[in-house]
Amino acid sequence: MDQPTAITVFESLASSVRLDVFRLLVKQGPQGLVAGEIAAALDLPATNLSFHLKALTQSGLLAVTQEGRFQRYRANMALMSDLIGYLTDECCGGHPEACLRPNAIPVCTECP
Amino acid sequence: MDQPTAITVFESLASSVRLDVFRLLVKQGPQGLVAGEIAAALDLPATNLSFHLKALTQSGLLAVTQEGRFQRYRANMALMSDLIGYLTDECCGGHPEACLRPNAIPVCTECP
DNA sequence: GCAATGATTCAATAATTGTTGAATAATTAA
DNA sequence: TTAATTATTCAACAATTATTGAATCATTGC
Repeated sequence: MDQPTAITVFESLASSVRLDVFRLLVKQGPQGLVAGEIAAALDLPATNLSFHLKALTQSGLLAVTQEGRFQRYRANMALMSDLIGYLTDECCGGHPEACLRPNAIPVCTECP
Repeated sequence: MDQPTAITVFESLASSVRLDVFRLLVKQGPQGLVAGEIAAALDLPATNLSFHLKALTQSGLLAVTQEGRFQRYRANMALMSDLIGYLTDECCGGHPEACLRPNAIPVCTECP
């Protein structure tokens, strides 16, 4: 993870619409949702949702695949994991061993 | 962690200056740094750094204490941990047990 | 082929954010 | 108390971001 990537990811998450979308897709797991389902779940105009889906996809937080005339979106858990690693890099003066176990945070590896 | 808090934290991290400051303080550990040391380390004008320190402090990502005429800043690792929990909430359709171990991410608990 | 559906792009506008130098406030040292 | 040091606030400007309706593109069903 490099700095520009981390910044675009944080920008992606710094909007209530995008944060709601991302968390909805995290909850949804590998199955994801098509754009219309997201719009219905969050009660958003298609045009505005599309704007935010584009930002999330360009940052890499969402992956999109076409299914006929539908677009299916999935959360990229691996990128989220990398991002957390970037934040905690060299935590506590380069001695992360000292603080590994107690609050370990689960991140799903099965999600695409 | 509620949504408005999460958004201000992500906004805090979505700037190259603030991200550099936060990561510098994560590396520094519980000792932290005073404002002038941060300015020197990152080669920033005091006025601009002050602007960003204020944003980071208001979001809760940094804690500040006065030491004479110095202001000492420290990273709030607990808030970072909460934030990650908020993102991964109900991961994979409410079955996080399925994906707990392999990629557990260390987060320091000794940092203030 | 033609109409309907799902989704994105475009243009216009409103609102927010980042940077800088000058001024100010607070603390320490002489 | 005066001067120096540390840091913040202020005002001005530049740049970026979010939202909306209308228009467009792609796919499916008749």
